[in-house]
Amino acid sequence: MIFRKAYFLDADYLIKNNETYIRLLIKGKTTTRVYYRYDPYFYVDAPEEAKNDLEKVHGRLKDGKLVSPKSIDRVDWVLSGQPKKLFKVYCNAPPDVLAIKQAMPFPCYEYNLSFSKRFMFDMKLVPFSIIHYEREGKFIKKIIKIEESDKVQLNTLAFDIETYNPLGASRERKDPAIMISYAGKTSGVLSFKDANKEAHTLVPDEKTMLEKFCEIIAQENPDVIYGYNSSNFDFPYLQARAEVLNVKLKLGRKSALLKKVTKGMVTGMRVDGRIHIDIYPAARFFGIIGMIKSQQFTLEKIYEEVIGKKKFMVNRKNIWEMWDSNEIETLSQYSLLDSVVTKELGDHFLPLQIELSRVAKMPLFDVALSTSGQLVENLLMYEAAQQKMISPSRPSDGAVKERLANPIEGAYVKIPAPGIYDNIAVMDFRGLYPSIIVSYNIDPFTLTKDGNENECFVSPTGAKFIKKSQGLIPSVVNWLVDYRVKIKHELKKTNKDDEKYKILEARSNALKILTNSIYGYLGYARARWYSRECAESTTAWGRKHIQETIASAEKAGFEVLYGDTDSIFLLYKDRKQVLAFMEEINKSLPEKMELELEGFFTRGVFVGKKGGEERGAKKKYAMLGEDGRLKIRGFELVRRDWSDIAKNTQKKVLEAILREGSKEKAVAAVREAIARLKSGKVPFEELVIVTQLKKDPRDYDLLSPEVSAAKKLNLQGVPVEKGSVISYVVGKAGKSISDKAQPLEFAKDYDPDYYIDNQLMPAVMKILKELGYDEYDLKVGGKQKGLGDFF
DNA sequence: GCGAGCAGCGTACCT
DNA sequence: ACAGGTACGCTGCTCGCG
Repeated sequence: MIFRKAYFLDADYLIKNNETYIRLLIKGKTTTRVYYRYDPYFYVDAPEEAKNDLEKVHGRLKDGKLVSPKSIDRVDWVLSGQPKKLFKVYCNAPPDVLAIKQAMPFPCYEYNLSFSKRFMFDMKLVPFSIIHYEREGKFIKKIIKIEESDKVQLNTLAFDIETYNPLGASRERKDPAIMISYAGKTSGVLSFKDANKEAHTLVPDEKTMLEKFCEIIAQENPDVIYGYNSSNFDFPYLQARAEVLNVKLKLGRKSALLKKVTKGMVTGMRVDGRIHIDIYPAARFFGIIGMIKSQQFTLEKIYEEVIGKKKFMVNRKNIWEMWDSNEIETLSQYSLLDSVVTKELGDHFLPLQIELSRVAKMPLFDVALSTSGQLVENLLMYEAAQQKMISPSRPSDGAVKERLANPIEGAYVKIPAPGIYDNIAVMDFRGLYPSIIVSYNIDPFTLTKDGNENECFVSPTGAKFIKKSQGLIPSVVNWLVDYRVKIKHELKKTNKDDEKYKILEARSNALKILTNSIYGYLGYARARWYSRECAESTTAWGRKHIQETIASAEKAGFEVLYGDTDSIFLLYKDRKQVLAFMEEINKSLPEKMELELEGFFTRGVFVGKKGGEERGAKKKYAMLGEDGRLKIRGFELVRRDWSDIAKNTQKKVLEAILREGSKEKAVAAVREAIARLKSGKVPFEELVIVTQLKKDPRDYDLLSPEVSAAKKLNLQGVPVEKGSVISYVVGKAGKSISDKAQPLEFAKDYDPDYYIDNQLMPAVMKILKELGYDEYDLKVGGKQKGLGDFF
């Protein structure tokens, strides 16, 4: 008997001789695979006497084969918050589970759970923990213990392929892959045309190129393979080429197996014995949760934003031309750079992805393909299993539709009075929704209909939540929050150069991502733990707290300017009063809730809505912080679908008012912009309006300017599809603005009147109105009537 | 026949 | 394919006016 220990990386399963084995990917001295006998199962809610019937149930597999349970146990478990005796129905193989479930005449549970997850949950096998085991050949005889660990070192390699594309898009059965680059411990480029570059290796033909690439992968032996859109492009393309050329594409550790997996809307590619991370969906994920601001998810844009360096660009359309005209040096350089950049990005994201994997108890490969909803769900299912609770089933399509049709009332936003203000204090509730969920024990199964009011938290909607016995969701949120506090404490004691610092920082971020996703998950139509009452109660308590705090502030003599969801903006004279007020509020709040100071601002601008000036616009303000930094929200200046000339002038106006208190400078900036526009000499870069098409251009009923510009692009042979970002300039020719909208590439002139009346003036007038100006003053003459000095 | 007014679509933003 | 709340430009329609 041999005793071993290794880091656990990933799990899937294998059926051999009609027995099911969990196949673990582990990393000790080397990365390898071991097998463990384990049977899949699901739960059935049936009376004791039904046992014999259950044993005889036959399910039909897709191939027609009949299957029946392997064995059946009676277990004590918790179903919908109530203790319950259930049958645990073991099956011979994972595919049997669904087949047998479908033939069961009783309610079934947890049949829709991947077998490897089931195993991980049962064993408390968390990714990157250390597994100690007894080994017999390739098999785990016994798992001795599983130990948490902070460490794990993964070898990473990025790759990128170039394909011949004389028709625009390459046809995988016809057009060859012409180049493959990689960046791991070593880096290089393979091609069957030579380039005078050190990193460039000449091979005789495409077939040899593929073989050589497999050799390099075997040599480098990476644990993690990165690509950019590699699940949808590079891997499938290489696979098709290998098939056409009759080459074995062995990129895996032991085999050539490349398996397509679908997770929700995204597809991934599982590479045998390695962890393939496609950076594209990963970047999308970071975009959705707000860690990445970029709206375009090209490798270049993401690299620029995340790493902060510009990447040298070649127009992708020209790859085949470069190939044909033998500009192989440039092409080779470009290809290598893509791999190097992909590796840099991958290594940048990896620590956070590893920590998400640890925190959500989900293998790294799956994390890289997951949405935050899936991470939350996985964590909840893991915890449910530990607490012997049945996880709720996924909603039916009908239920999802029903949920979508009935949205949940959200947050409260106070209407601000337009104006320019001095001395603004901003405070907000730290983690409002998570703290409400914990404070009021909000969970689908602490929810009760007939609870005594003294034993329940009663939400403003009337929903009642039992006080004692903490619900699963509050317990998970509590754990996430407390754990993060602990990590932050440790971070303070750790040296920034220490490798541990990076890990802790990433873990803190992972915990934050999960914590902030829980409320959204409760209201997510496809969630197993969706609960209208819970989500509604959470926001209702949120509205109650913010409104009560606003009322208290007013009672304490403050003028409350504005508030949105969890924040309060108030005018102050003495900071001490602000701090005292906050202390008072915090004393009255439940323990887990806290109002904290965001900062003091010396001056702020709030503007009126487009039509009515008296009512202020929500979600739109600009303030000058004490640190000299501007906090600008919602203004045209932060929106990409406005031209730079309008945005820059608006910024000048705001800065003149906030920093210098000079309305003259503000007006001068506007007059200058008008003059420049009238001169006709403003370059197109300042006039471009950028808008994304969220649908295919053909699917619009209405012809908006961006759709019109997109169609003009299409006519010129430039492909435009769903998700394309359109840059256009409003020209002189045409009646409607859509007529006038010209793609930036084809813009010949611009319409000064449009830019003055529809871009510049709307952006600045709302602000200047607060200073007493009207449009006539700016466009025609100087201000005649005495305004007096505002400041 | 024409302009004003308005609803609805669509995008991007805020928390 | 984590939530809802909000502003606002533009199109294309209705409606009143003459």
